[in-house]
Amino acid sequence: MVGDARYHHGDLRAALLREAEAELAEKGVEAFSLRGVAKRAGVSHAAPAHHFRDTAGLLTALAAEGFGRFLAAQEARMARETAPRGRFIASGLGYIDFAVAHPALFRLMFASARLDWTDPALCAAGGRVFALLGANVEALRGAAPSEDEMARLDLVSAWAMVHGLSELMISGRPTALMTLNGLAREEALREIVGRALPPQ
Amino acid sequence: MVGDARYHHGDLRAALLREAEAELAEKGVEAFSLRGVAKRAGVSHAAPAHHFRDTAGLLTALAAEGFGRFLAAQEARMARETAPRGRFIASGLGYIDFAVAHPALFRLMFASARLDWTDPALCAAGGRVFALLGANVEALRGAAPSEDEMARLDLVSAWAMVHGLSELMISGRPTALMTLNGLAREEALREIVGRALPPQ
DNA sequence: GACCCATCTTTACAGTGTAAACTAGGCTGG
DNA sequence: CCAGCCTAGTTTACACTGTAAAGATGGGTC
Repeated sequence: MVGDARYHHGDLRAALLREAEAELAEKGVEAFSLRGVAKRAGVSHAAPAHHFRDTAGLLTALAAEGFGRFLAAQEARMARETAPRGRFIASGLGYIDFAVAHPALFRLMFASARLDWTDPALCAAGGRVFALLGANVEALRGAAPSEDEMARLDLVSAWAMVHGLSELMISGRPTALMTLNGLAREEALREIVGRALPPQ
Repeated sequence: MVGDARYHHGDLRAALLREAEAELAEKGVEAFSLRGVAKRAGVSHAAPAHHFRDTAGLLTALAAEGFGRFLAAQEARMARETAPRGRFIASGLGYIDFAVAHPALFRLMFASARLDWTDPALCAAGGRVFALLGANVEALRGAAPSEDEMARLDLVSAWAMVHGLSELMISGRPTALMTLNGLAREEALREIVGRALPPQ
């Protein structure tokens, strides 16, 4: 049965994750409240503890799930491209897409001290994203970052550029970029991200 | 008289700022506690309210002061260079210097929702940093970002790269860079930041 | 049909930020 | 010189937070 007002919620875990993301988006990481999440889900404030040990546990699970969607956003962009360079840049645009669409979640994933990085799920999800980055570098450069010094430089360079763009756009900083309308902004971002890659 | 245990603290405002930075560095933005700061300063938990309206006020003042030192870190690096390109890159290295030296403060300044950006001091301090960036772009490109489209692109590009590097290094992410020892890291950073600039 | 146990609630406690009332004491005006 | 004011601090109070422990509920299994 999928009734709504039962004692046993049915799938409280999923519901809590959903509400946690809403709470996060609304209040930000710093004002995130576990009790607030419980209230949203219409459940007692101690209920979350049963599914996630504590606030860190909930946020960690949320971040892990976030990394999955983060990866998907990059792959979605990449699917439309074939050449290594085009695919690399596309993944960067997907990276930025996600950050702009889910700023608070993005910040949680990359800049929060409340995550438990010993958690296997989070670690694995994060690792998959990093692996994609490595694969993209290798496809472009012809050498794996783990082996080649220049490839390592490319990896850091591309990552930093895309991450920096995301971070700045989230904080509403580069007014120059924000004010551009859709297509022009896309073109500007392509140009900028391209700079971080080795020349064609 | 500069005695220590008086009722009137002498310069509680400065002391609170000092202790607030310590608290921030130790606990991070998310676990920052106003009462903790008061305790560090050896003063009642409500004392800070008299100098800074509330937590946001204290953090805002701290960030404003931080932006001053942030600017100084960039100028210190620039002083050793003469050519526009060298000076631009140097400012970027100063940017990174500061972020690595004061990670929590840096995060507060750029990614905290607890700052009051209507505060004149904060606004002015932030503006001065932004002005330096603009001046560096103009010196290199020969056109002001406010006028020229390409200069605007350069500004965003350079800023994003340097900011992304800072953010990634703070979160201990690019192991590749962190493991390099002093001079090699410096060289790698120069190379990467250079990519974000228009070609020589 | 009785029991067990995962799931949720209640209750309790220490800690947080902020507001209001209270007090100490340096400074100024007469 | 001293009365009083007003700034700088304290005390008290309240609503809220996260977490722990104990109590209730009801679905599933023997």
